[in-house]
Amino acid sequence: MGTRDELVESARELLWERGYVGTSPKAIQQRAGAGQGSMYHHFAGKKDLALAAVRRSAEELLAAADEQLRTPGTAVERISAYLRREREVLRGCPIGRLTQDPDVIADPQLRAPVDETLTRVRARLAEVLDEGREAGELSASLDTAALAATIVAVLQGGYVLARAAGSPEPFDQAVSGVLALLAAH
Amino acid sequence: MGTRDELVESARELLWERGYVGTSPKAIQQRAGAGQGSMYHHFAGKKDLALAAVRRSAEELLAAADEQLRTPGTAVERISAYLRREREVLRGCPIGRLTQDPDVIADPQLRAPVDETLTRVRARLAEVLDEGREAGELSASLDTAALAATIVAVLQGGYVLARAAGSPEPFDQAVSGVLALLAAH
DNA sequence: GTCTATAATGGGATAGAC
DNA sequence: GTCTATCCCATTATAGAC
Repeated sequence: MGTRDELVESARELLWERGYVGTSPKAIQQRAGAGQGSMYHHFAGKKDLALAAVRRSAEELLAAADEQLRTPGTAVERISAYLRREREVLRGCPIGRLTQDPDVIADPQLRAPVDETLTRVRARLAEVLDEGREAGELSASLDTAALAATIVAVLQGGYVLARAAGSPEPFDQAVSGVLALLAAH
Repeated sequence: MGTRDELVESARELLWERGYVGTSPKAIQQRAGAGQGSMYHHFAGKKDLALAAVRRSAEELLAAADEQLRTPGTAVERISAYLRREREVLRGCPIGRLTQDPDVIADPQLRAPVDETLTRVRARLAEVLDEGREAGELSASLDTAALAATIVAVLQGGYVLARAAGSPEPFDQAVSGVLALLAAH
């Protein structure tokens, strides 16, 4: 494991915990056990390192989503598996949280991987819903793209409620609520 | 309009745009057209001023929610009015966004008004859903507390998706999706 | 590749004059 | 009540030695 990789991992953790604005190069270096010179050798600066970290987290998120969604079962079962998989709810979403970071949203390069990731998750969910619709499991009149957005929003918003409450409970409630509505189709 | 009020308004705007970590006392003073001395006369420091700003935003949010939810109509109509009211979607939620701020979440005093606000919105929505259930409009088997969490999560998550995409579209989709599910009850 | 030194700027607050 | 001066530390780098 090279120093470069340790810097990226360190940046990933800090971006998750504190966001882009709240994370300093110095803090990243200290957590990685690397010095200034090392960081500026491997990366052009804070933004460059953050970009590498965000891309890595995005890959991980998409791989994890795909893992739940490709399991056997009905569409609703697969979506339920995705929503109910074990999550560190109080830590929130490493990608979604960046959405609240003014410097990320203001910079097209930093926003791009965030946008792409959430867009792809929605597209993947819409595929699963389409399959369920074609199998006659879901009503033919459903707008699957809209419903996919709803499901991802429930996740992202569930994190918000849980962090506000200091408890995973509202997250679990939000998930239960949408699954109950879905099941009735 | 006193200087104190202008400082609070300035802090409200900056907290909304940039969060707590991303907002400096100096920036607040400049936007308010006030000096250092003025701010430290009226408030004990950054946290104290932020607390005043957050409390004010919380009141406003609760009043706005109540306005939509107390209109005449069925439960689903009132919830639809709430979800579909005009919003500055790309700015996100002034309260929900604080949930991503490590210094807010780490400080019980700062987190309290955020928690209380979102909890009260959920409670208010649950009341409306209960009324709909008693009126026979909604299935008696629905868990209204869970569904209330779902609805608030769709809002909060919708903001996340919209900011990522740089467009209100996914927010509107998420809202449409949950309303379509609700309408089928 | 990594280190230390240096630097310009900003963050967050206190002190005391007016 | 508000102003300016001052303080100490953090941020985000660059330079050049090793």
